[in-house]
Amino acid sequence: MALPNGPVTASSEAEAVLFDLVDVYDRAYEAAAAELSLSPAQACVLGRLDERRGMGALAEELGCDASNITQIVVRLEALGLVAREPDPRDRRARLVGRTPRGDEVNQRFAEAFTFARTAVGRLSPDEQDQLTALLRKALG
Amino acid sequence: MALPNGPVTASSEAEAVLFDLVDVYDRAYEAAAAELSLSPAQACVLGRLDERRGMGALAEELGCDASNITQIVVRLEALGLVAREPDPRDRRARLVGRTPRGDEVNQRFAEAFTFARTAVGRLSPDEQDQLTALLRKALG
DNA sequence: TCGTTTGCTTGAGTGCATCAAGGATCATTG
DNA sequence: CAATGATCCTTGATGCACTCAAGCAAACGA
Repeated sequence: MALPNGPVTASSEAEAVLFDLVDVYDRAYEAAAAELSLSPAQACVLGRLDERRGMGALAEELGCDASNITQIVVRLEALGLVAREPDPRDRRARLVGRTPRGDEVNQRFAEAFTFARTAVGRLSPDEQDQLTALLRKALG
Repeated sequence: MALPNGPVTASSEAEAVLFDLVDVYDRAYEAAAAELSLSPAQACVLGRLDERRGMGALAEELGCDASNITQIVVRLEALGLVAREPDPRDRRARLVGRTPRGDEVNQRFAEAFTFARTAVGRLSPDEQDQLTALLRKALG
């Protein structure tokens, strides 16, 4: 399991709860991916492929190196969850998209990752709005 | 940079903001660690060593394998930030603790990781209390 | 056309993470 | 005691994520 990204010493209760939230969220994400024998990175990439797109676009969207994406996509392709096709508009580029099996696995992942849904579901609609507003403000 | 742990498709605004928060938090943590030439895992372990403790205790607290901790501690030791000493009470065990340089680096990391502090600081004291209460409720 | 930029891949290197296996020590029990 | 089993940690092997440098092929621009 990935180590938590959190300082032990929080200078306020709000900070401490924030850390808890992030930690639990990350672990839940990882666990949901593991249920489907995926790494978190694989689940992430798979989730971005509702539409076909180029490798570069994916890398930029995810904020990482293109060669990183190549590797992850290669593994997803080996699992039969993703397919790469030549881009008819640009023969340098390759478009990635989910296969039907990829769609299915992605769907099952979305069902397995219940954390955010469950957490928000514990709040009333009003509280959800409050939380959204507060977090937006906190994010600046 | 680590890929985000978030589904693109959130079924509510609150979920989407939650995802944003986690993503920004994780990236900020990683960036703060990188400023000090540390990996997130190294920063995490370093931050848990306000007091000397055994390797096993560290592993249990962080929810990972003991051999994982061994590796990370070995690297931190090579950087001179951490030292292992035999436990006088149990000659199987080794106690890990920060060196003075480790203290200094940890302090600088705490200063570099401004995200949680800054985010909470954008809220009034009342709002901070509300956020804390809402997140506690959401975490169940 | 020629030089540059773009899109992606490859290769090398590092670190995190997990598992299996093993050595040393402790703790228990007969 | 001595033997057994549990505990603490390390080592070795493996897989994946991530980064950087290098390179190829195609597109673009002067």
